[in-house]
Amino acid sequence: MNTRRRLPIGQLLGRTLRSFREDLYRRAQEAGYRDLREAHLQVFGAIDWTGTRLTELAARANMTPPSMAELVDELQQAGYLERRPDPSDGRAKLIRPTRKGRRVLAQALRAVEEIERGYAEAVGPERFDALAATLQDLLDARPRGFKAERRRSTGSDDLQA
Amino acid sequence: MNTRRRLPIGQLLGRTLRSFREDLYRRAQEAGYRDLREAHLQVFGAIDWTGTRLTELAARANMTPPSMAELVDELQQAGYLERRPDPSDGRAKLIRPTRKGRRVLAQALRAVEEIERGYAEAVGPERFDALAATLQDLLDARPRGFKAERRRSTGSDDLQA
DNA sequence: CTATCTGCTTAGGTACCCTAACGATTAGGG
DNA sequence: CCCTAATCGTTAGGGTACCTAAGCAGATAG
Repeated sequence: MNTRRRLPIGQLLGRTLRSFREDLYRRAQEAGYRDLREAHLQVFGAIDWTGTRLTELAARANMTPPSMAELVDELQQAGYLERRPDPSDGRAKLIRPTRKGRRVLAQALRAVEEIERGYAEAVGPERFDALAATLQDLLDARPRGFKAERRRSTGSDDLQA
Repeated sequence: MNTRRRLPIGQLLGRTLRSFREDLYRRAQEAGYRDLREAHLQVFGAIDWTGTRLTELAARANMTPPSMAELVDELQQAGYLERRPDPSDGRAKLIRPTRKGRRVLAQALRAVEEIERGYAEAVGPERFDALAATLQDLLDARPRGFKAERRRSTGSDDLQA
């Protein structure tokens, strides 16, 4: 059908991901959250409404605890998050969204939905669902294919629900 | 079919892309190219066998000319590339792979094919082809959906053919 | 109660990419 | 032709988003 050759998989993934992140970030900016950087959105993508430990946040966002801690520090200082002792473990702290943070969280989740809906409209819902399902299966199959294991875990991802 | 909830699109794209890049980079390392960094692979993904201008390289790899120039500088010093005046334009220089660079180029193209074949085996060739086609269509549809246009162009991608 | 493990933090990088500004060449119009 | 404007490449100077290494404080297990 397509006489035009398609880009290699790396380009396709990279450009789509960048487009997604820019879109999401742009919405945050337009919503008035000018003090948020792109990396901060990952925190909102990983956190629970009731609070989440730093280690857990880092794992969900695929990054190291110190890296996540820096993002949390900034969001705390900007009034989006608060740290409070975890009652079930004296070492741990629960990182919870403040009222301001919950507003961002709600808007971010809605924004992701909107973007995904836009994709579904662009190529058709079935094809978009198939895209997501195939990517998920690729990731699930990956450990067997070849493991990198060069680092504990490397990578940065985006807003999850 | 899948009772497990799928990850949001950003995570799916991000993790898959990272996995792809790590895989490609690991192969380069194992092939003995220890002086190559991950970013260098983009150059080989953008260059033509007969030589390509810096501006063109930068555009194909979705980056600014100074950024690409730095990568080219390093690859030139490592003996993978050479710069020679472009006969058709006194300002421009053609960046060409040396014999050593052509070996890397060939291996890199083969590696990408292998990786893509691995994906096709993991989820089935039809689903993999559909994945690529859908991503391509999403990118083609994007300019209308919403343009970012915040920068000239931002982003980093991977090996193309 | 000591040994180890886990959660978090501090300190100090590293990889990768950007903008701004400039000299050199080419292209286009009067 | 000449003069302006655009283009190719480069230099200089960031800046973001991550990382590793090391350590303390609280928890867990023999």
